[in-house]
Amino acid sequence: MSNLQPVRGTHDLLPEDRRRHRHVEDVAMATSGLYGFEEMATPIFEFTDVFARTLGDTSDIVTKEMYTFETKGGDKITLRPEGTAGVARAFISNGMAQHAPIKVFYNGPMFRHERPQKGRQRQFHQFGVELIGVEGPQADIEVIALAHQILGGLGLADQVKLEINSLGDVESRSAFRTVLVDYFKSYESELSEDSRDRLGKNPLRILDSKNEGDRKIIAGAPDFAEHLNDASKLFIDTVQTGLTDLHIPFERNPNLVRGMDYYCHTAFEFITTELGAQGAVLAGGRYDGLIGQMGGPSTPGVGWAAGIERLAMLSDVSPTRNRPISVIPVSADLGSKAQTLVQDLRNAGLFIEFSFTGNMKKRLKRADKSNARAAVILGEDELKDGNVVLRDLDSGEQKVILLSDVAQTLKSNYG
RNA sequence: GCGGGUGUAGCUCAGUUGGUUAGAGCGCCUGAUUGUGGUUCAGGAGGUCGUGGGUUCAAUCCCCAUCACUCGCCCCA
Repeated sequence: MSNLQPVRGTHDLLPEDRRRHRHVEDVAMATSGLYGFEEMATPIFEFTDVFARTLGDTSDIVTKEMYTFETKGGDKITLRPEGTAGVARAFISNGMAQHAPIKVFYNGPMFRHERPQKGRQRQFHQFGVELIGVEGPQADIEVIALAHQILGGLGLADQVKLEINSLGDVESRSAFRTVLVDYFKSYESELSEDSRDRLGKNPLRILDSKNEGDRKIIAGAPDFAEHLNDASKLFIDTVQTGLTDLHIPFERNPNLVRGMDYYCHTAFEFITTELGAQGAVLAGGRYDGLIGQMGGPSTPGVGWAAGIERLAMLSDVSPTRNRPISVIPVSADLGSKAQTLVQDLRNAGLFIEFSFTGNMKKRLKRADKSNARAAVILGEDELKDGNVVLRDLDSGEQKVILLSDVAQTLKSNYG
């Protein structure tokens, strides 16, 4: 073993880090439950086609960021770079259309071969929701309301800002695309190299270029909102009205577009300025064409995904470990007696740490380190009369109680 | 994939204009207190100075490469 570093872009989550992630997940899951979403899980890898066909030939994710390999059986496999494609595939594979609409959430690791940065790892974790089978804008409002409530539950309401935009339906988008290409063509020589490249592949993406020269040209570009057809216009207006009615603040950002091809109508992002270049903490949109395009029954859908790492970094909350009660035998030959007591107390539903080694001083010190609330001390002198010492570690007060009363006393004092 | 910065103890960081035993705070261990923690005091352990190569009598320090982290671009959660 020559290298004990973890693979680039991967990290160990030690208990403290994991606790922070877990808190984010707990809030997200509990809140999703209130909205009637249920957890599901799909495999961490899929056939490469599942992602390659759905994310779009021009997306960076497909063209350069996927972990793809061939199995011994010759199958082309990819570690999932995002969650929606897998859920859509599962929707089709399991004939879930008959149960539509379905409301699910997922939670787990995703993989993208990008250059690591703060808030951007190669293995990272996403929590996401999908609402599949509802055509109307109420579904969009519902998933955004859920996102808003989760972020609020994490205490991040003031640190993030919601931006939304409409990508229109297929008709609107292709019409706008023509208009947009015409416009940018007339400035082609002044565009950045990246944007010139996008002109042929995905001209909408030019709109969110950060290049300064591009920005000037974009400022004069045609506005998608003015090129939406009536149906698309009504759709996004309804979403906006709904958000306003629910007192969810948002801003329309005409330059908000999506990296993945399957989005239409509503696109939204909750963004922050506190994570440097990694501004998006939760983002999603509507993907009516996706399931049909994968070969399933034409089914609309809307959803989003949130980066657990980014949310955890943003959140000030550092949840503390539960506080145990320590059981300490004074001498080694009381070990088995102590072990029995420990077992009884755990069976009674109490969080007990058994102090294995060391002298009294050491064991109490360790109990203190573990943030124990109390220590039950077993000593020969007290045991002769069937007693033990119960010491409260916050106050330092201790009293002698009957061994047979320990469980009940602990439950009433610390349960 | 492109450009900049950083890498010294478990953690946060000093330091060496190239020269004998590389320091601090926190943490850890031991003792004062062999049946009582959090405070205090005394002592102690812990370092391939990221890795590999080069220059030099001599490299933790200079040079090159490489790895990791980090900031920006890109992309996105």
